[in-house]
Amino acid sequence: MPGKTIDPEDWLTAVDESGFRVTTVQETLIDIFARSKYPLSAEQAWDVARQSRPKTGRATVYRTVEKLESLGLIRRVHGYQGCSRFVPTLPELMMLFICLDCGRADYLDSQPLDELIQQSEDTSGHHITDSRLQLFGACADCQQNA
Amino acid sequence: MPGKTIDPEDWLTAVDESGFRVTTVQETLIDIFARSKYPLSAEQAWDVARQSRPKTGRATVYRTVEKLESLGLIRRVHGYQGCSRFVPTLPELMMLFICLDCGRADYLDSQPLDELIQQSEDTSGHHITDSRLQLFGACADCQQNA
DNA sequence: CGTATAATGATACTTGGTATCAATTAAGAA
DNA sequence: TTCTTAATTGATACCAAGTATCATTATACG
Repeated sequence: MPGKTIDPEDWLTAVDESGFRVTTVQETLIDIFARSKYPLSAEQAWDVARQSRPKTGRATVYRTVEKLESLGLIRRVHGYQGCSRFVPTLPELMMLFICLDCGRADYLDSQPLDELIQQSEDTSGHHITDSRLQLFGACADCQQNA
Repeated sequence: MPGKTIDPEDWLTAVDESGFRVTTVQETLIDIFARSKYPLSAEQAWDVARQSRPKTGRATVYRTVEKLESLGLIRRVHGYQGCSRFVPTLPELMMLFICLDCGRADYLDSQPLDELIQQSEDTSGHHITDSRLQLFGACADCQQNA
């Protein structure tokens, strides 16, 4: 697995620079998402948050998740235990791989994907503004331990 | 747009061959999905179904959609007005394009995607068993009419 | 420090989807 | 064709994820 780093400080900076107030709930949730190796739902994040911050409200977690998603800091995982789980977005554009055994998220270089999209654009005549590629399977570790 | 054909008869055959009974509700719903150029939710399909078959039950529609999906006849569209809309699955493995203006679904050749996935598999060490690529943007028609 | 206001938490509510179960209907046997 | 029986259906109640409301709290900034 590549060791891409996700720094919660950067996220707080991003929130701040977007004109939002930086609050303790947000710090808590940012930390939770940045640390997790697995996709988390808002509900799961709420559970984790209340361990260190018991009075955290449910609606607040949903609002914060929405905000983090709209800022592009986390992104939704589609088709792994529903479509309501989120993983951190890495700075570079990368494709998402999810292991169906252990649930771990990995990020793969997307440059070939960009080329493929360019190609599809040319042959189809459509103007492609957004794409979503997810790969599923068994990660290298899980294959060994199988 | 390529003129791939979707024949409701084939779907009924598929349902039959899977050991399920072929019923009028299923015929109705298969027809609705096969004809629609746009992704439909179960709720929308229910609305359409009741126009020709007023007593159609809600739960039945949800059950049928689930069945059609599990048979691979329709597939879920992720990220276009939620994740609860479905489009017909074409026989060949194709990538899905959705126009964000008109909602129309188009299918693009996926062969280059297969190669890309093969490549990712080799470099990452993960065993990839499933993939989901969706493209979004403005279709050729909508670009002209803009 | 004080103030204006964004963010929060508790709660009620909405909506998409599921479980239940008696009534119906398809498919094969007689 | 009719009969039998088991899958399917429709009505209803139910559940859970997510949203709206609003009084309270806490942040940024003067």
